[in-house]
Amino acid sequence: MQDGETLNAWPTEGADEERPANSREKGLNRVLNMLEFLHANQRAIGIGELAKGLNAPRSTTYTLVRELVEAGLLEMAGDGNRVYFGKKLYLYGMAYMRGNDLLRRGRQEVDTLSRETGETSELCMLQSGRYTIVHSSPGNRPFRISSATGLQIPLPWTASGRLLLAGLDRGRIEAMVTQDDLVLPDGRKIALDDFIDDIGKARVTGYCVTSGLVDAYTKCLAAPVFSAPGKVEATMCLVVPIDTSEDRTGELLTVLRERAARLSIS
Amino acid sequence: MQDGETLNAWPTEGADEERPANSREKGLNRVLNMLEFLHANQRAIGIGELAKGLNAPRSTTYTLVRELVEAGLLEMAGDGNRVYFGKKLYLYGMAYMRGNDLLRRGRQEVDTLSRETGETSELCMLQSGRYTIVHSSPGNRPFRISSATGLQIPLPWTASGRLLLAGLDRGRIEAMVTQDDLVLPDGRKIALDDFIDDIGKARVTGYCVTSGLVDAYTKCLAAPVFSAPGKVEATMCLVVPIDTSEDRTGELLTVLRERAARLSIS
DNA sequence: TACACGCGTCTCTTGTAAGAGACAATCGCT
DNA sequence: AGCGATTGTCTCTTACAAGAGACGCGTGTA
Repeated sequence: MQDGETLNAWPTEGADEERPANSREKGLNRVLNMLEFLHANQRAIGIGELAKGLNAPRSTTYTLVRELVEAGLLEMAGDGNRVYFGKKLYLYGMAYMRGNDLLRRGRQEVDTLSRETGETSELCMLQSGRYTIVHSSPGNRPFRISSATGLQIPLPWTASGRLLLAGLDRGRIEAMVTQDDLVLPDGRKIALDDFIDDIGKARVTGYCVTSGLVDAYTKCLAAPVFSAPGKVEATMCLVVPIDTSEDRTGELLTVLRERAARLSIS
Repeated sequence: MQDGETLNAWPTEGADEERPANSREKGLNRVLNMLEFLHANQRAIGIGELAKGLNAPRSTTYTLVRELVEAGLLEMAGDGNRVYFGKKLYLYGMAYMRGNDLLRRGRQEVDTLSRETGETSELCMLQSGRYTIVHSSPGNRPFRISSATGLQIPLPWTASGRLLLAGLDRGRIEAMVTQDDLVLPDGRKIALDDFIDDIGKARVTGYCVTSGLVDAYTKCLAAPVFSAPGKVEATMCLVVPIDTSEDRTGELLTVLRERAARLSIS
């Protein structure tokens, strides 16, 4: 687990104020950080570890955790002193889904798309300025092209990222991308201008394909889902082996765009 | 919507301390109440209304809502000044599900059970002392026997409630049931002793059937899911028309118990 | 046996967040 | 236009939650 020190995981705030110094921190913020931390680590965490990970005082952490557990937002994990998300969060999450047409229908479309094509398919959205996999349905390939739901990835690494930013002006785009985001996992650096060009192209063509960006073995096809004319609310995408033939890629793209368009009507 | 004043919805605390007076309230608690309130109403709520509904001061409510929206736990609903659950809650909820074998597998079992039988099927759990429908899959009957996920119902009203309390001693049971809980929707009152008897029987037989409790038209069949020998972690249940024949009921019960048992292995 | 470490609980202090309330801007109704 | 209700923002006060730190307990290891 390479994110041992995910504590500094949220400076993605944009680039603003904060830092009154080091003094008291509001309880609510501590809680929000705890939730983020758990989400980032995707596993139950000991209370001590949690305190350390967020450098929050131990006493405070104990208090807050107890309150959250009582409220059902967190649960003590089986073995003993570890905590993880609780049932209530699941219930709230389901309520969110029920109240959100796009998400509900999007999940279905993604599921059938991946069933029909056999490829891994995903629904992606912008979540507080970051690209987020909101739902994914694995294909039936022997090697699993994994990508956990809820995973957040820098926008420039993905095809969807290029579509999600379509329609924003240069200023806004720059604001959403840090220098780090432009560095790919393998160390290559994307030029900001290239990225912005890509966005423009994606906007015009109405889809986007990237090859070997996040990893060397996959190609990513993405199509936009509109919530209003011109406003990209989400993307659907397919993750396929990088050596997929031109023809098949074309076919897949057609199906994908069709489904994405159907979602858009909303 | 009959719950216009759900504000007093959380005195279910048990029966304890609280009431320092009327003074200051912790921000975190306000937030927890807000989430509960939204969950109870299942729709986007205006900020003013929210404040009123929780009788929280308006200024505080505005502040907290803003923070939660920034954090992504809440979202401003389409039209303008209403708020509802946010994407982050969905993501956390999905993370919970992924980390929870019982829930994940239980959902599947419920889905296939209702597909195979054509009846409405549910997975239920104890959630902070209340019976909660954690997942439900509608049958294919013309009249929909609805029951929203996340709905909380007094334990004595349901078959599952009797199973979920199996193994607890009288004292604990009494602690989990208020006087109100013993009054059925149609006004009839259940005797506490009868309820406790039922629990005992359910414990021995390993299933429970109730007729016409929550409403006059349905029968409810439930079977326990064990997380450890003797510990009932959840129940699976079927909701069928009250005039379902003895024979069919028997068949359904068999299938149900089989599936519940399969889940139990864990 | 002693020492270092992590856990869970408690107590006391003080910096600050919760809340009261005033304000201007809108909205809807007559 | 005139009135009441609601909405979003701001300021100021003080009650109280966040935090420091001490304590006792169990555990591992030198």
